[in-house]
Amino acid sequence: MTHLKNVSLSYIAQRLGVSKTLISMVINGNGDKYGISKKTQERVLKLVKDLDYKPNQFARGLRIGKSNTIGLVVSDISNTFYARIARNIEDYCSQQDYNLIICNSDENQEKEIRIINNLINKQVDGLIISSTINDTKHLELLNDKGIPFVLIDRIYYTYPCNHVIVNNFQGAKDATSYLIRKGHRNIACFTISPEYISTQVDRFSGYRSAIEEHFLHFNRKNYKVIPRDDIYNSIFRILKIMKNNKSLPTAIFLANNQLTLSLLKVCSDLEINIPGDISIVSFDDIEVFSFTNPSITCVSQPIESISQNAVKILLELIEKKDMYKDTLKQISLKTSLVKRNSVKKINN
Amino acid sequence: MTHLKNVSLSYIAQRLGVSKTLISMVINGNGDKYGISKKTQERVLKLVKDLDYKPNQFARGLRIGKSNTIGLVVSDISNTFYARIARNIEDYCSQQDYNLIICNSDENQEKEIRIINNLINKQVDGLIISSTINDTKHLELLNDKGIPFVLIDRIYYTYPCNHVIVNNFQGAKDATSYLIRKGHRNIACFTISPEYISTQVDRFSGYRSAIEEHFLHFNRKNYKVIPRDDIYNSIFRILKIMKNNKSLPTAIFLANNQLTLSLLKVCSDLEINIPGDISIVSFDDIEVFSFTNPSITCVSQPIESISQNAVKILLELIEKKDMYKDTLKQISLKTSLVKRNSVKKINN
DNA sequence: CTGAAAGCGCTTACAG
DNA sequence: CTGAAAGCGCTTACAG
Repeated sequence: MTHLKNVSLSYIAQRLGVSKTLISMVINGNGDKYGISKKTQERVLKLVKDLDYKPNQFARGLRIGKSNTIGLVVSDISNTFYARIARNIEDYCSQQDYNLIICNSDENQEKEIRIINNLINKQVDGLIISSTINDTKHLELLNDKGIPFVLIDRIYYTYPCNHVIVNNFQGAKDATSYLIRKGHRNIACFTISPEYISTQVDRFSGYRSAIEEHFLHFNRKNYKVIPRDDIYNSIFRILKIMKNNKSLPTAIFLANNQLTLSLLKVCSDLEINIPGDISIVSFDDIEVFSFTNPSITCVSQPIESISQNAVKILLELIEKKDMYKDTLKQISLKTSLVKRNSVKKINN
Repeated sequence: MTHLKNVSLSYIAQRLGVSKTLISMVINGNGDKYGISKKTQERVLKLVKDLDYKPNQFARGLRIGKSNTIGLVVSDISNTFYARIARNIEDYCSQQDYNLIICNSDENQEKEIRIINNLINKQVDGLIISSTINDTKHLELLNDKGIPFVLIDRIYYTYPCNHVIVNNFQGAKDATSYLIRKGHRNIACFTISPEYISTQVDRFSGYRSAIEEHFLHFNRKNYKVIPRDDIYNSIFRILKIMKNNKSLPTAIFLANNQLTLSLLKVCSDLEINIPGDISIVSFDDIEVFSFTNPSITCVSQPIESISQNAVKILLELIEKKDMYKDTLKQISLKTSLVKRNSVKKINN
């Protein structure tokens, strides 16, 4: 079977002996609006279906300035958390007939700038961004150009934008309070670099707030920022020293799932038993946390809700630009503590 | 700062007092070819840079019929294996100035058809597909339309296409042979539904080939196809019965990483010790397999190479269509066995 | 109820 | 060395 090339509006118009205008109106569902007769509409729709005609998206885009495509910028789509976010965002987008272009910044600021420029150039209708950049010039530029965007996961305190995040402060506070209720008094907190990312900042604050609210001493030596590009070795060194000094905390709050994964291995390699020697609570509920031994108590983020809200806000911005441009949409979702087997009760 | 809207070719041409033709030639790097004077070229390039001008991709696409976008169709981007594949494909694409639209089929045949049609409609230049469909009509259609595509991971024996896969047969055979060398004689094999997917078919064949080559008895009761939508419960039931009957095999070869993850949990819940009671080797080396307890011996796929080859072949197809259309590009990559701690040596 | 025409912003023969 | 003009395939005022 040879493909009938160039099935275009003109071709259909010619076959039916009507104008391109009419075809276009009918296809776009405006037949009634323009009072095209039922009979004509049916004829058009039938041929369109028979030929499996789809309007050329370039031509349409050029004419109406819309691509029905949005861009997603994250640090690394192969990271479990973002993989699930991307998956859910794609679902909601495709339900609304939008496509998704996914890009990875690798926590590299220059790369993220390039990516965003490229996406703009591709005429995406809007962006969902989990930004790794330390300032907000790129976002100001987006605003200047009138390109809708929604931040997810990470925000800027000094430059309010539309965003969907979770209450990282409260989530971390809940996790730490839980450890305290279980009798722990010497609790460490590990976050991941770069230090300025809002999630890590807020989770540390939540941790600290729980510590202080319970009148415990905040020991600066118990707070570690683990470099992202050398997680295992860094944690290994830290725990080894602590173990040798017999200064291991009784519990650790880990502000990121990658930290927890590596910590599990370090503990296994250093023969530190979880939760026997040390209890842990992690941020993020990734699938494997229920498969590990022990299973991991953690702060779960509502990934479906983050994704759904982000898409919803973005599409509203895209489709009703004027109405929304002055009202900021900011959503902060609740986390929940998932109790598993990585925390031991201590009697003081 | 207000955005200078409509920076177009005409605008630049007007500012410089030359024609759009000339600007277009220079921008596309054909200045020398058409003998535009160095001086003029410099003036053009400078203004283009100052204005940060980028050609409208709709207009360009409409004119030259190319989108510099490719589509990736997989069952689920949040599955670790595909997340890494997607990540790598995106890397190679962006290096070549292509964008990637990612879609999830959910192992749903109708959905995959819709996705592919949608992608074609978006004028993607080509497709990389890990197909869940049980026949090849959708691929024949692609060929009819002259749309380049490359299959990854899964193939069709009856309809040869360009593809990049791993040698699943040999990988499974290596894994099983390793278990046999470690003294195992009663080895089960679990695959995941749907049964017709080539990876599962080949891995089972490899398993069986190893069994038979070593003159062991192939026990049909040891071969289980686990339904994808109920992995944990299915494995739970199977192992529970085997345990109660005291008919547990001494080892299991798992043809898919999701199976292994669930099996780990089942064994923990049924108090079956790995590798004490049962040894396991899994297909796929996912990150957590080195973090679990015990760490998992597995067949590792060269994900970077799969991704890189798929992109390379596809872009060659796209950019030199005629030259390649008659030669099939089929690549089968080697797997490697990663030995960890989930296999016990048995003395017979 | 329907159509002719303009125009979105490019690229590319063609002409000089 | 450079430009005028056609045309990619749509949508949408405008006119009747």
